Amino acid sequence: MNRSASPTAVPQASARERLLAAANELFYAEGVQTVGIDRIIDQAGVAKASLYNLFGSKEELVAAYLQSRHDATSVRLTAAIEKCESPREKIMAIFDSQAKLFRSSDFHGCAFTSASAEAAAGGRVERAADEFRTWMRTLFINLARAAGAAQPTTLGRQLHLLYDGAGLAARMDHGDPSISKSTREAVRTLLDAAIS
Amino acid sequence: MNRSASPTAVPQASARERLLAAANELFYAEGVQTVGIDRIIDQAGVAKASLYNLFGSKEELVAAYLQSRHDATSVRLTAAIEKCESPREKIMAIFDSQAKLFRSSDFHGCAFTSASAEAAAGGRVERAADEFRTWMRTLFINLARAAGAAQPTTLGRQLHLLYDGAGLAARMDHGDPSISKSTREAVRTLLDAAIS
DNA sequence: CGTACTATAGACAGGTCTGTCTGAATGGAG
DNA sequence: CTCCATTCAGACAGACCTGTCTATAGTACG
Repeated sequence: MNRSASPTAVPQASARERLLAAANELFYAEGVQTVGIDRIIDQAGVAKASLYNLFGSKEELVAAYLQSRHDATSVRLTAAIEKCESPREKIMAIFDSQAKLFRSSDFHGCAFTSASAEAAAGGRVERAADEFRTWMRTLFINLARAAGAAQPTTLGRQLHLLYDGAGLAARMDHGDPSISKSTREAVRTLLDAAIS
Repeated sequence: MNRSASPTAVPQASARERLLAAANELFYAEGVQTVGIDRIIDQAGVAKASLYNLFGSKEELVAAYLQSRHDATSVRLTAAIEKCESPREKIMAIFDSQAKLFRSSDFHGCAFTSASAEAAAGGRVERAADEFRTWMRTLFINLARAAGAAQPTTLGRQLHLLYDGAGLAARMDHGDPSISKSTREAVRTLLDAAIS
């Protein structure tokens, strides 16, 4: 029973991680509703019973998949921010990191937005999306305050609006390169106007 | 055969319109993948055979639903624009009309964005979304040019980014009223910066 | 009146989905 | 070696989906 009472032997890193990797690839590329359990376990090389022993239901697997994306995005943006000195450069680094994502071949928009469009309201998917969006907005508002904005919540919200719009347009307009360029210029204009 | 050859008697306006009305309500509120054919015909009070005689498949019904939303949005925005004199006021009127949508109780985000997240790539849904987005972007670019922007395509794209971001945030953040306010101020800032 | 045409309700087929269960194989601990 | 826990492959149940078909009822028109 006490699964966590084996401190030394760590032979796992197998079933759960392979399932999450398969979920991350298939759910993100084709949608959580479209991709069935069978394709997940097929790609992961894991038995169906193991999946239900580890996660309990498909919804739990979807929630874990979204949590892993939340963590990965947090790590990626934190690393991008740490390289910069000024708050203004940190803000630009976030949009540069996003623009770099757009150029990757397996970009399919914001995972939380897509999953939320497919899932029922009030479930774990909606909660995961709320947490991610709150984290992003808080990040923008804190950077806006550090940059010396007169109204940091307004500027933070505006930056979040541009971030959302750019991600959505990059998905819907098939990666038009003008999106990143226009976004970058709009961010600069808003920063210049908001910081005295 | 010649269905259009009955000029006087107009008892129709029935099956097809009721199906489209039911599709517009259910597909938009709950998603095109979640809502099944049975619920559509149930709400419309139409037999299943009639639906397949009129539309041929569910995908065709979804395409007709999206086309009807495209038309309705076009009519709504055109009416809002016509009341204004200057191009700048017309642009603001578009965002005011969007903000008014956010306050309605049955707002659930952009129908094309949501449907596109659920549907397979390369189908009729994606084409309908492409057409709608091209129409919106052209509208913004033309207004930016009329407003005297030095780079109308860039300003038009930026306005579209804000429009997308606002619609997405309004859906994901449960209608936070700060969205409309921040969007409006950002639009003004971008207009001031782009128009000499 | 008779004759097409169309709409209706609902059964039905064929497929897919989630989640459970069975039985065999595996692999480390005592 | 023996035991026990986990994993595997896959069958299975129950539900839901799209799309077709049958049989019946209503209706415009010659």
